[in-house]
Amino acid sequence: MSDAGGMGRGRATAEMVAQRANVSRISVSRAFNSHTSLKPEKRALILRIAEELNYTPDRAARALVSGRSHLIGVIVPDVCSHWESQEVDALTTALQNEGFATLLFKTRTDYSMDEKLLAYMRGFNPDSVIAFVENVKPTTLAQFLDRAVPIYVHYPHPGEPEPAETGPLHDRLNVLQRPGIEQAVAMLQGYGAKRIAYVSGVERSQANTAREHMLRTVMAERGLAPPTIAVGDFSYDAAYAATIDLFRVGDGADAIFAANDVGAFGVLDALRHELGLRVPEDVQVVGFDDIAQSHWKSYNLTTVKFDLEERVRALVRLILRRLKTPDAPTLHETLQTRLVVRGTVG
Amino acid sequence: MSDAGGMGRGRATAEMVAQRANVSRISVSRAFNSHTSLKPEKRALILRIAEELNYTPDRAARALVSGRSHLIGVIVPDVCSHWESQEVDALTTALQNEGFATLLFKTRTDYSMDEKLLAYMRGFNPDSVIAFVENVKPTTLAQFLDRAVPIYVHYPHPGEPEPAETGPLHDRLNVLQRPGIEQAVAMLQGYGAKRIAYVSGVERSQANTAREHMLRTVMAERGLAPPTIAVGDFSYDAAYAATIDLFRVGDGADAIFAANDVGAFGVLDALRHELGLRVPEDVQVVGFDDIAQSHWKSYNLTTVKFDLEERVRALVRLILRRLKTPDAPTLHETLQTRLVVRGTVG
DNA sequence: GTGGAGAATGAACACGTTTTCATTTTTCGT
DNA sequence: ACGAAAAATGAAAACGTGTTCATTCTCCAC
Repeated sequence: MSDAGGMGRGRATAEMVAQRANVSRISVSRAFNSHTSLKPEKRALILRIAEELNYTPDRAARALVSGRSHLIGVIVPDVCSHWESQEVDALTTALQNEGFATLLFKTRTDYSMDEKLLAYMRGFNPDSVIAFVENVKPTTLAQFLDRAVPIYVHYPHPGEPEPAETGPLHDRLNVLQRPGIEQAVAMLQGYGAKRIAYVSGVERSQANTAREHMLRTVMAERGLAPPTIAVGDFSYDAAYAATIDLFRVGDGADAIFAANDVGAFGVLDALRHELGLRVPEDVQVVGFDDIAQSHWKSYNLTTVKFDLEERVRALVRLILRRLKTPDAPTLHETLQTRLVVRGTVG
Repeated sequence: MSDAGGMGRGRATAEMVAQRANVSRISVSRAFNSHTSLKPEKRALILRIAEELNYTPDRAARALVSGRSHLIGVIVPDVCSHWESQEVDALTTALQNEGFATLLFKTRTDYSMDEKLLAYMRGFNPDSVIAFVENVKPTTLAQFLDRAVPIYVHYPHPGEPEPAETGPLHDRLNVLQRPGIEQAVAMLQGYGAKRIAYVSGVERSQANTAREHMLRTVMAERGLAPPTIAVGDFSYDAAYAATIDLFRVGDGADAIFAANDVGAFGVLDALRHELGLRVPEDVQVVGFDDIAQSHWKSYNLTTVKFDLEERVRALVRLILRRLKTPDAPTLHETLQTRLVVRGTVG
């Protein structure tokens, strides 16, 4: 009753813009979806008035009719974990530049909740989903998503051998971790390391097993005895405790490979502040990821680097391509790793 | 042409559920919006069939008609910055539990882009907005948001004196930083500190000026000379460089107050690894925030703690209340700070 | 058994777009 | 200048839901 004409209340609608420009509402729509034909001067006029009225097409309405929400669901266990936060950060930037928005969801380590979370998330109609979560089969994800929503299970630390995925997604992002690990092992061995230990991540996670497997392979190729395994869970605290165990209860080591950089920080602090050992003189340490904190002077960590920016760009490229042409042929992209040498080896 | 009946393709609609349950589509709607009357057995039937068909109400359609998207826009400069990431993490969890989702946007330090970003974000119809961004007046924000969308400018490190906000938001979250700072200064003084320096954050930011002002006030009250100011920008690298400057070019100090914990890490590393000073013997250091990394052994930082969880809970409470009852009276909530003592003073 | 109150239910409309189709206007070749 | 092709434009339908209003049904008091 009060929303009759062009009242100031509420946001501007295409109808109001049309009215002020003496055109039909349809022309306004066309002015924003540039693919159809529209007289240039008329488009300019419409856009000017739209600007004036602070009008933008309502995305809810647009989503309703077009089936595209321009929302990308992102599932993360912990945003505040260093690695994930940097990935979410880069992802959000990239998506934002392409006209999409990041819809963020958190899952606790309680993986049993994931199905409920997925159903919940589905309600928001994301165009695609990127899951940083382990232990969730793509088929399980697919079961909860309708239409042909591409789902990208984004193993935090992917690597060979590839998991046998049979989900709706066939595009794949391969990260070859062999190069970086080979360089690292060669360097450690060059400096005289003989007994190399591995402080693991979450034990049965895809990320951890892939890395451990590759490390074992490379070490065997170079004639080294299999690594001693100290069990962690990707966290600082667990790595700290595991390292102490390794030396107090176990046989120690002269080099330690941590499953990720944060874990490596725990290893370093345990060695220096709890065990009284020197790095790299007594024990050498190598991490995984090359997060921003790794160059901080207190750690100054030698680590196997994943080019995060490049990786996120590739991921976004895959998603958008699949979204634009759902039936395009499957694409595989391959990224490299390499060793970044700092102060914890030598 | 192919989407005629209840094809498997596409997601289930209320109409399909209604058809299978021999009721009208409206009853299905009622079954989900529980406030209206509906025969219990019928509701049970509908919900069962909905479950069976994997149906949930389309949020785009629902948003279109109800005007509520259940999306909360969150603007952050950098997700991967420790403090922000922990806040976003807690925020997402809290919102998720209340049936909302976090819509994440990133702004670079290029503040001139913010208006464009806001217009962009507005297109997604967030029900409310939380901005971690400095230097954006609430009125500027309000100008871009229609309806009565409550906007919460979430100063990273708020404190007295309060900014004179005249925006649409009158609810307010006060963080009293005086208690924590008083405890910190008292302790430093107790251990003999006389010349206290302050390594700042971004200079003209609300966060930084508020903290500096309070520190200055408390120090004056206790008869200390005004703090030497070393200019940083909340980052590790800037604090690192500022500290070196402070000692190489300036007169040094016997205690350093950093504007945030990450900055304090830079201070510590500069002192120990570049200047060869011992902490806390030669110089004492205090930070701000108490982020998760502050207890790591290499830093083991004494710091002024904000109870992040409690704060986010309060914030979400305010938002939801305002959303539910837009005309409810203004509410002020007050939170405390306190000193967490670790190894960098004494 | 009848009237009426209250609950239960259904029909029509609204929300703000995009899209398809038909119609009108412009442009161009001859 | 005429016809046809192409471009520009508008009307109507659709997307899936919530809401208002009118209608039907149920149950109880008299």
